[in-house]
Amino acid sequence: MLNNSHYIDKLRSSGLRPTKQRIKICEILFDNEKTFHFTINDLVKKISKTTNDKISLATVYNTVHAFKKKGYLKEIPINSDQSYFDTNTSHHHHFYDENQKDLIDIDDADVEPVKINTRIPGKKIKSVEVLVKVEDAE
Amino acid sequence: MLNNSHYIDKLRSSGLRPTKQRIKICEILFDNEKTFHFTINDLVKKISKTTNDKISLATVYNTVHAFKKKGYLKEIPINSDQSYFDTNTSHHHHFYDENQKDLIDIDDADVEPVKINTRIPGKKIKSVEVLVKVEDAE
DNA sequence: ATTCTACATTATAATAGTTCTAAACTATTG
DNA sequence: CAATAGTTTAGAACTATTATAATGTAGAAT
Ligand SMILES: [Mn+2]
Ligand SMILES: [Mn+2]
Ligand SMILES: [Zn+2]
Ligand SMILES: [Zn+2]
Repeated sequence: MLNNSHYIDKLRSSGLRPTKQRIKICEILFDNEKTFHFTINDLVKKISKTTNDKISLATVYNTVHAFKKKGYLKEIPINSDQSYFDTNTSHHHHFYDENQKDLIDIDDADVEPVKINTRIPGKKIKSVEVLVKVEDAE
Repeated sequence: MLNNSHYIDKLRSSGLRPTKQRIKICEILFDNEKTFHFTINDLVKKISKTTNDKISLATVYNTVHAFKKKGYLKEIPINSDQSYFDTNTSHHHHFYDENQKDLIDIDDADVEPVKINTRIPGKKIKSVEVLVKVEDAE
């Protein structure tokens, strides 16, 4: 509610009108020390915890998709019933904890460059992402 | 219909009764030179093309899940509305063609061992999978 | 071979995440 | 301020998947 001008500028310069719903979602997603992963359902819960003004589910979906399109969020391909989103938009990798069903970032610097000795003719590489599935060591 | 004994044995030794539905699905999935990727919907279409006996959708789901549980299929984590399955159960990686929305195998031998210089205490690595997103080079 | 039983199939309903609709609302422009 | 294009909203619709519960069947027991 206080230092919103940053988000207002960011939204406006992206061609998105700075509505109070979008600003609120910006605050929840981007006013954090650390980046994090979330589902739409997680976000809906956070919204209802931090404000009395309800934001409709359709708006939450619309906003997340708009932010993804603008490159402020990434969608993470984890085999699951729900989509996972990531506020870390830098190129990085993931651990997936199969017990906790939790995503954990792996910094790009912590993965040695992945060498792939095969190509597809007529196609260029857009990204190379590593998913490390982990489980309890017991 | 001809050389089913192989599948009958395979199913029986897995503790799965060799029903005609399961044998049919084995034929469609495993009587191929090459492995392939498919959705439930793809499989349903193949079934209706190759037989007059209908197999209910619930049975297709049940069978695919049973086969996955037994390790005869892998589920591939691609961000999509539907689950993708893979008849290639060896450890391997994938290209994902974002234009064709198509998965292409990368043999494990074609990827240099991926070195990850970070760990999660109390967790052990279950798998390391590389997803290479590609697009038209133009 | 007949009977028995646990397992499997089926049609259908239910569920859940997501998208669509169309009416009401609002930020921005003129 | 008035006009307009973009946005929000409640709720319906959609779609992949799972659950239900009745019927069918493979394999075992008799
Ligand atoms: Mn699923
Ligand atoms: Mn999706
Ligand atoms: Zn991440
Ligand atoms: Zn594959």
